[in-house]
Amino acid sequence: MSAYETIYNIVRQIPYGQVATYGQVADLANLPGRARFVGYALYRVAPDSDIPWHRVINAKGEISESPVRYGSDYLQRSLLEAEGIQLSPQGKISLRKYRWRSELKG
DNA sequence: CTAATGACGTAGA
DNA sequence: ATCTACGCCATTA
Repeated sequence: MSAYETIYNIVRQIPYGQVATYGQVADLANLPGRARFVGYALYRVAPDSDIPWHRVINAKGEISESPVRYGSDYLQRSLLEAEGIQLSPQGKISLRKYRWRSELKG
């Protein structure tokens, strides 16, 4: 059981039409303050994986763009819009509305 | 074992 | 809101 598998487990729990921040996923994965691990874990995940990686965004409500993704960041935005999530012209997401409220945390 | 990497978060200005 | 700087520590070569 790698630490990443725990993160993947959390990401799979994100319901349709909602998003979670890296910090939130890290917290749910019992890894407080290890938000970087979440991002690094998703980096290992393949775009065609069964993990809803596109529902994970940063605390600013934006999609993390990085050259290592080779455009998968654009794909993420498309997937989010496909789920009914509205993005601001700047690519921001209203965490106030779409943030996944964990059942475990209350 | 060491060195480098990394889709982030928080605090201060 | 924007920018700068530091911390976090598993994973990989």
